[in-house]
Amino acid sequence: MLEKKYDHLSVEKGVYEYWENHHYFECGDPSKKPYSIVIPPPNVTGKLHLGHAWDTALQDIIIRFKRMQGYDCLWLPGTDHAAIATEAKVVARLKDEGINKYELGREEFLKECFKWTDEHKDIIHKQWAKLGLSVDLTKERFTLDEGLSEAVRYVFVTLYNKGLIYQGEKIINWDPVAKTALSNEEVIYKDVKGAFYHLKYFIEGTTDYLEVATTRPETLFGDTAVAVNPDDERYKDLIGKNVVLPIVNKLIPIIGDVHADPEFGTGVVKITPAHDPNDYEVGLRHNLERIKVLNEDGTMNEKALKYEGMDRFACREALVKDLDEEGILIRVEEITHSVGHSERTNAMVEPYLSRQWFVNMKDLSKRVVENQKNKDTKVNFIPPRFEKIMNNWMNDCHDWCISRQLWWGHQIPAWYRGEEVYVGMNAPEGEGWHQDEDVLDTWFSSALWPFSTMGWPSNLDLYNRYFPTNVLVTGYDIIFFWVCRMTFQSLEFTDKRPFEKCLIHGLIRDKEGRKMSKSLGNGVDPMDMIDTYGADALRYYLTTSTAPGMDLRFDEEKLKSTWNFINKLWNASRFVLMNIESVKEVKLENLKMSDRWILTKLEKTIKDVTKYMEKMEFNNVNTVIYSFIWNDFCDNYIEMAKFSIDEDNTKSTLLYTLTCILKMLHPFMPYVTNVIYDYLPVREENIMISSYPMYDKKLIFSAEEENVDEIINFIKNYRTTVKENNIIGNYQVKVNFQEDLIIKMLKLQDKLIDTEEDITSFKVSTKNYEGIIYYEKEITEEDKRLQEKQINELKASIKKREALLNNQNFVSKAPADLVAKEKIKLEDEKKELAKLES
RNA sequence: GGGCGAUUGGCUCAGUUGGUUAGAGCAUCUGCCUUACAAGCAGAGGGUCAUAGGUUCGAGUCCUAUAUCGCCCACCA
Repeated sequence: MLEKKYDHLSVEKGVYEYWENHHYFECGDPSKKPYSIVIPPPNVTGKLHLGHAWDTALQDIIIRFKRMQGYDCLWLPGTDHAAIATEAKVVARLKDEGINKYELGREEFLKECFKWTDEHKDIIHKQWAKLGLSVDLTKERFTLDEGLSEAVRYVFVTLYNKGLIYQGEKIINWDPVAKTALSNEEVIYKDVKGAFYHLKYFIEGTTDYLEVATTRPETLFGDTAVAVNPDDERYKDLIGKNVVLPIVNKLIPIIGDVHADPEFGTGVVKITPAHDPNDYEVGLRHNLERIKVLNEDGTMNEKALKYEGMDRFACREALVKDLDEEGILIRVEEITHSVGHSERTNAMVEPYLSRQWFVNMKDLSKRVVENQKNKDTKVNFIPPRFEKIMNNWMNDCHDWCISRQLWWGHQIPAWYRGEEVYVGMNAPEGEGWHQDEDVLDTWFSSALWPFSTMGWPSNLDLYNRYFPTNVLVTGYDIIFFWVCRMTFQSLEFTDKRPFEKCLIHGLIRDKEGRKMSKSLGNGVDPMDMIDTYGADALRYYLTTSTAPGMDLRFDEEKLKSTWNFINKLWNASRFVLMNIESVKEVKLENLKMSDRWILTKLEKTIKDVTKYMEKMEFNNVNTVIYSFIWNDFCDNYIEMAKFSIDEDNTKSTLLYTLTCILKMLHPFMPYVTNVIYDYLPVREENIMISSYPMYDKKLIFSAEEENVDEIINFIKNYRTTVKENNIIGNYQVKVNFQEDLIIKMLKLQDKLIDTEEDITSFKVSTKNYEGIIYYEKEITEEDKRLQEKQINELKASIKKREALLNNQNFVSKAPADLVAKEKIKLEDEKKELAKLES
């Protein structure tokens, strides 16, 4: 028998191991239809946070649901090496030990990274287990596994041979702390306080000058021109002349280019082609020299003359001071502007001219947009609005910079010998080749995840059975990083979408709506929440509290009330189990009205829950199942069942209903449902491999449903009347019915009389049931008001309905069944009113 | 500048082809230790659904503006 109190700690103990030992998580039954999900691989950088708990709980719910529906389910787990993020962590750890990455050397450093990875994989495994995730660990993958690395090389080489991967010197985003290139998506723009430095660029041979405003004066060493708009009347005559570059004292040309906006600032722009993407374009148009003035670590190089070796910001300060002393600085205008920061190191990124590898996105992205027009092959977003986000990005995405100046990752499969370049799966034959030192953007391997994890391209057993996957679950914040890229790589290499559906959830915020972050210290550790409330409560709360795609404000109070809900389930189960020990077989025979009522409600619930499960609208599942369990089953049916608890029909109905409830809740709260299920006298082997409840039309009893609904309504009216009129102690009741259920529920047995009394009375009525309460009491004005209330409400409702039914437009245009319903309702209300007024 | 989302009782949120009296949890008030559950039971109060128009027999839901908050993208010399 169940313990008296629901204790999540003891309930959740040992269950996961039981499932694992019985291999319930493993896929591979060829007699069933396949269903697959790949986990978004968490980075091996740290512990899982609440966002992971949410994301993975959603997937577990889907996969457990499908497993119970009889699918052969593969939920493929794994982790991501997370190139820059992990490297930064390992570098920091080594630094604490006084070790420098470069002194350690590449080989030893990678060993450290693998060590780090193993430690964190271990943490992640424990956390998955604690969350109760039914991942198939026999299929686990890591992005640096040999198979996945082979896929990465294959894709790189193939795209290179198609001309879709190329090496080029372009302005990229440079992270001077990590000393690597970044993609546009890894740059976060933040508003920071800065300044416009207005400088004098003297026109050659004159004392006239052009006023140039810049936010980055230290780049002036790389200036190779000054641009004005060719249509700008103020300056057009100066085009072709030269200005003197301050400090450097060399001549650079004044050019006319549309990039200079006459409306902006002074209308004069200094052109630094090696340090600004727009200037780079201007430089190409005017064939300007590209002078780099920065080193990889953000210090100034020899072009900065006496400032060489200074950090870019120290240089800025010193330079501005010198410019001021020389009378070059006109003024400093303080402004707030948006500056790119590295997503990982938070360093201000520097637009930097550099030779890198790129993916040409033009045709790859176009194919995604085209594919989305085909309803049979598109990725179906839930909710659908996120499709637009993907399409917009795909429509104007720039070439993807994929090389990173890091060590942790997939080394680029390109080899050099003098001027020769070889790109291939393996090192070329012959002497003197050396491999490209750089590694690939971590998202390059993640983009292949749905198929590379299934053995593609060389071992296709899993791939043939489980790809494309059925659904991907992820947050809207990584649609660009990941969803888009998986989609284009999948279309390119498999000719299929990577997943049929893409369920998008939002971000977890704190109670005040702020993002959870380390700096704010408002983060919540999901493992702490599991310790306090249990994994079942956490999972249910996270997955049912918002509509798809919406953010979630984490509120511990709500988690607590979810725990209460599970406690309610626990206690209801205890009641059922205490009374059905003798049941050997569920026989839904000789059913009473109340049995038929709850079975009807149950079947309707099964129908709705299944519908919402299929649509992945778990908040709606909650609405339906919560009220069924708490209101219909606990508050009403169990109370009614107490009057016939020794009858077989009642026992069977209780058992059948509880069984269905447990099964429907199992995907959400696997532990507690597993534990309770094991106590049922009639059951399948284990709840997680049991069959999901099926809607059964034979158990719909509309007449009984309607009748008991009315009985419940009558009971409620009666209680309200007694309560509001402060009817206490002894009193008599005359009723117009012989309905046992009402009499027992309201404990009227000793109060019933047949005759009318000549004392104060209170009427309670519904369509078919009427009761008169006789209770000697002085009627105050307040009491009169309360007595009138129900009648007045009814009258108002009748009046409104009559008006509606007298409206010819409504009667002729509204659907017939609705009009009929309104008519019935009106008649019922009139009957009720007649009783009250008689 | 472009796009998206939100605005519903004190708080957090549902409300999916437009259709009875707009729901829930928490909070509040009243009365109950009724042997499944006081982490509970039985009741009650509380919303002109951001604003203004429009479509419709009928609008929280659809359309058009506006306001406030938030997010994404682009630009920012």
